[in-house]
Amino acid sequence: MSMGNNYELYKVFYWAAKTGSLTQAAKALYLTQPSVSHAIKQLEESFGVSLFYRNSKGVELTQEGMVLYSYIEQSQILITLAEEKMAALKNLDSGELRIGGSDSLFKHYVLPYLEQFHERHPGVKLHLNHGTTPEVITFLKEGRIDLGVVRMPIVDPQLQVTESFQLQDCFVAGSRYAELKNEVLTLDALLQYPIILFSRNSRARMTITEVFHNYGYSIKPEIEVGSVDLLIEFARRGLGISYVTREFVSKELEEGSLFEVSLDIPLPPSHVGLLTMRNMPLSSAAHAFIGLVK
Amino acid sequence: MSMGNNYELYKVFYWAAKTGSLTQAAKALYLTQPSVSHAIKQLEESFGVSLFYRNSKGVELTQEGMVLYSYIEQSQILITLAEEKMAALKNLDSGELRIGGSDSLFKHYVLPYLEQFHERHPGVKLHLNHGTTPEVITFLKEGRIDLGVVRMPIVDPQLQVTESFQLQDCFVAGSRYAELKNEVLTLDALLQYPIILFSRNSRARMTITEVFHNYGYSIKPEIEVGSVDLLIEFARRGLGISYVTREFVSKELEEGSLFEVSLDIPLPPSHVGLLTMRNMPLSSAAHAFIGLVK
DNA sequence: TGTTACCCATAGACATGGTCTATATCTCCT
DNA sequence: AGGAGATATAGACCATGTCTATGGGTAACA
Repeated sequence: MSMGNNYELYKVFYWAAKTGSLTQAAKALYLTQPSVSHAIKQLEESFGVSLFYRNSKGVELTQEGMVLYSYIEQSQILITLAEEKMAALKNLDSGELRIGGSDSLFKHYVLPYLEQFHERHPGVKLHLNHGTTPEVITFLKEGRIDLGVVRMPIVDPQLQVTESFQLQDCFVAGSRYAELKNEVLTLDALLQYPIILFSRNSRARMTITEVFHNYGYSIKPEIEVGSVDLLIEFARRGLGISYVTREFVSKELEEGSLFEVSLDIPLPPSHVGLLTMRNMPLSSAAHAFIGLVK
Repeated sequence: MSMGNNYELYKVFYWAAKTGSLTQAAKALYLTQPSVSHAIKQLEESFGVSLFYRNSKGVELTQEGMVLYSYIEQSQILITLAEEKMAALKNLDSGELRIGGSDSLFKHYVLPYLEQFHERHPGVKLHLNHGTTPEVITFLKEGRIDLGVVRMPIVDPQLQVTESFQLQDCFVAGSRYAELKNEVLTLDALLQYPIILFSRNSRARMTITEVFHNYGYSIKPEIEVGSVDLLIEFARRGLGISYVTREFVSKELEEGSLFEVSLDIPLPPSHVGLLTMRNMPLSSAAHAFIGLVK
């Protein structure tokens, strides 16, 4: 059964042995010499052996004391390392940040924040796990990521949602359809053109489908793709009109390789949110990252 | 500042992490659950990070908690091993006993006690360092042995002397001098025979020299030897009359290969004493051995 | 949808025991 | 002989670790 010493006594013993002096140990520990003397005595009495020889110069380990020290020294060093490591984690000189989300959000939305974060805390390792929104939620619940970056809305009582950014989806076309540049199309008119949409299970796809449905139309894509890059590329090559997040094609809109097709109805904005587990403590790194984004 | 956590908290953390439950940790440590809860909270606050996720089944380490645990686990295991080792030292299931003395005392006097001690405490390693009395005293003061076994008297304020046994030195001869068997010799008569003595620096030699001197004689050996075995062997072969400790030749006296030469004056007994350092704590093993001898 | 039975968190009271000051004792050194 | 510096001891105090009592949350089950 437990010999039940207060482990604090080992700290005192360690310093007394290390410095060879109760007085020095006391200084190192910000205690008084009698306190140290008392602590050592407690240890000796609990073990029933003497740990130190006392002489006029200080103290010296006995055989038994050396045996004890051989164990305790390592133990104390480990604790010191642990405390240093924890301080490093807190200061974000160390640790890791694990984010889940879609590739397109990483590329167009998360990346600038990540750069900033990495510059500020180069010791923190970054892990990006890409997946669909349900997958990201699963990752979160399994504890494999600290936070997720996904499109809103998300309704899940276990999750804490921080809406952080608004994106505007729109239809864009390339020079093949230049005649539409200054027009304002009705939905009916738009549907006369080949439409390129993201794959069926994406949130953007569901959103636009619902918009058309609300106005009594049904939108059926000519082409279906699985990445934002393809959505852009196909539109540039004139294969159709792509439904895409405006912020993700800002470069193409600027340089004129794509233009936005105006509609006579407003398209709903979409929101990007940061997902974390509700009622679960955040790692320092995740906390700092969220603070950065907000 | 001081990250100065009470190391006792790490013990609590260790058990909480190990059992995955504050309640279980409390039972293991003979504490109540609120105490453990409080201890963990202290650690978390001191580090500024969360160490556990709390759920309805118990607790689970966070990333930061796992990092801390990776250090603390080893540390705690070492402390446990240290406590077990110290208990073993105390119980004499372990440790060592270092004795200094002369070969003859080891062989004829210490050995039976050592056998008994070893039988009772087989885990204790035995170290025998042989040397002359001054060497033994030096060993003691240098801390190379726990106790010395030497002839009395010893006067040294640093040493603690425990007289433990009385030996009687005497003159013995072999069959070559059978005519002396039933005689009682005067010192003068004895000196007509060749005498064999131990080497000049031995205590026995000094003692007998002084005895003869007190009676107005001077004893000069024919042969001088460096071991008790040779003293005995030479006497048996009739090379002279040996001055030897009676207890060391009890076998030869019994079997008749040697007989004691009676003198008309009493020879002073010599005393064997156990030497330890005064004002220095004894190891458990040394303490037990001295108790055995007394 | 109660009920039960586990968890952990919190609040507040209490007493243990760790720490302090003051002093004694010892040894070494000058 | 005296001073410097080490550890040991005694006794007082109060910080803090521990307890009891209680609250809230979740999972399992009827």
